[in-house]
Amino acid sequence: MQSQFDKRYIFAVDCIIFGYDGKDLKLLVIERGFEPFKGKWSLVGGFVEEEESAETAAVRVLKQLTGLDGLYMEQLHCFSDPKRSGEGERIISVAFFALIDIQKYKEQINEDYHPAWFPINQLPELVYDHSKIAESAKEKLRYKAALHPLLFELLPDKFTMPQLQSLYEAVYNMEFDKGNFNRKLLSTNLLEKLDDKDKMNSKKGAFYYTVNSKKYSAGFKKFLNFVPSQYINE
Amino acid sequence: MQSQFDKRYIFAVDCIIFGYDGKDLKLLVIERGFEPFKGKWSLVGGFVEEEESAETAAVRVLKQLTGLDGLYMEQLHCFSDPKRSGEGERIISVAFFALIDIQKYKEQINEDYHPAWFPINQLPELVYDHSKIAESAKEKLRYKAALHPLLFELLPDKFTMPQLQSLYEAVYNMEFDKGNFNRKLLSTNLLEKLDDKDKMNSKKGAFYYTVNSKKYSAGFKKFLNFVPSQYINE
DNA sequence: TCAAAAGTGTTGGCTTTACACCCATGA
DNA sequence: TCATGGGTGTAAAGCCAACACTTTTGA
Repeated sequence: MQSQFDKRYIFAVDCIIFGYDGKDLKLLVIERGFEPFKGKWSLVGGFVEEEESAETAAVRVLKQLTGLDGLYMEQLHCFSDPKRSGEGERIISVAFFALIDIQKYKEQINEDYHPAWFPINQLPELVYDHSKIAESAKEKLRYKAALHPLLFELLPDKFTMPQLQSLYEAVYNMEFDKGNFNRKLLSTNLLEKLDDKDKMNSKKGAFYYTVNSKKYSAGFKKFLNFVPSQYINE
Repeated sequence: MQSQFDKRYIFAVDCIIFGYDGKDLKLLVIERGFEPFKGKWSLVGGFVEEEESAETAAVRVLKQLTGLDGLYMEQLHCFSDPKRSGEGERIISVAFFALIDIQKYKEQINEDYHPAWFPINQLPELVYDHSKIAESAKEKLRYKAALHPLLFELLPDKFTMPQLQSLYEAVYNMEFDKGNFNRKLLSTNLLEKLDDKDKMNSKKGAFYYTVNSKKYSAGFKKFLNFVPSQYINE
């Protein structure tokens, strides 16, 4: 079964990198610096080396672009339609999505790749099937974040409840009642209230919170039923 | 970036085939007929051909073994650790899980593969990383079935509520209250009550139900919160 | 003192859970 | 007629959406 006659294929990874700037949920894309489709927008990607798993390759690719590691990252799907890379040689690709705090990212950016953030509802045309991949990443993010405490990864270490609420509102494109939002989030016991306030966005100021990382991993699996089911789509 | 120098790899699919016999949730494995590990238990798998996507290959492999198509099937994960296939050449594999009604399957079985059903809690040792793959398939099934009307796929077209309940109890390894179970399932409006009864399993007999397939696809995305969150694991 | 945003309290309605009860029937 | 499993009823507890209310503070 396994023999010298089996076909071999190029194997790549693509990263769907979500970021939040305090207002919009955005996706990081790059301008391709090589043919085919030089100058077109594309997801960040790269080939898997011989001694790498797809996961390792995705981490490497992300680090090259953003300078960051230790990011939240998750395998999304393997895209393997033989025609997906157009006329060129077939490329099988595993897509990963990553969540990063845009502020942190800004200091590390590797400009060689000509990266740009686009709001997820105003993405430019992307090469190959990357638009489709981005679309399914958006769905997956909504689905997963409804059930697990994921979106914290898009915020700075310290954040306020109104900030967190805005983020959820951006992701789900709907409004939440602040009272119920606060109660629901605090009832998870994943958040720790800090002593200082953010006074930038209001006169009264909003207390900062941080994720209690011990409880975070324990609670990750139990963060269900946050968003009403009709907003989930997978 | 894409060039003649890029590495190429063998690309395969593995199928995690779940079945239910009325009592236990089971997994279909085959006895390997070739070296290495001839005679050992293995998931059903095969290589991806040049003109195939992983999905197409998985359908083909499944059809070869079971004679069935049109089964519920879903991509699980891409396993690509360079060491996963042991000493042999590296094999990248996309795992799929499939749900089939064991009774239907019986008529179609292709004995060439030496297939066997094992209860999911008493799996034999499997080759390579197949035990790990099976484990993650079990988790995924529990997770997904808690949120979507999936398990019907494991039953005959006509089934009774007690049968359905037994299936859920087998999958989640817990007991459900029959009153609440009935109400919850019926409230989805996905089921249609038939006029005849199954008198095999009780004196009174239990009415048969069938999935209303129109409502099924519409309701698939909204079948949330079926199982309490602590039983979900992903 | 007022506007604006943060944060708390309250209530009515809905869902869920637990469990009691009734039903149909073969032996 | 009785044991067995199918099926229904129901009350208490818990949860949640909606929205009114209080707090804080810069201007």
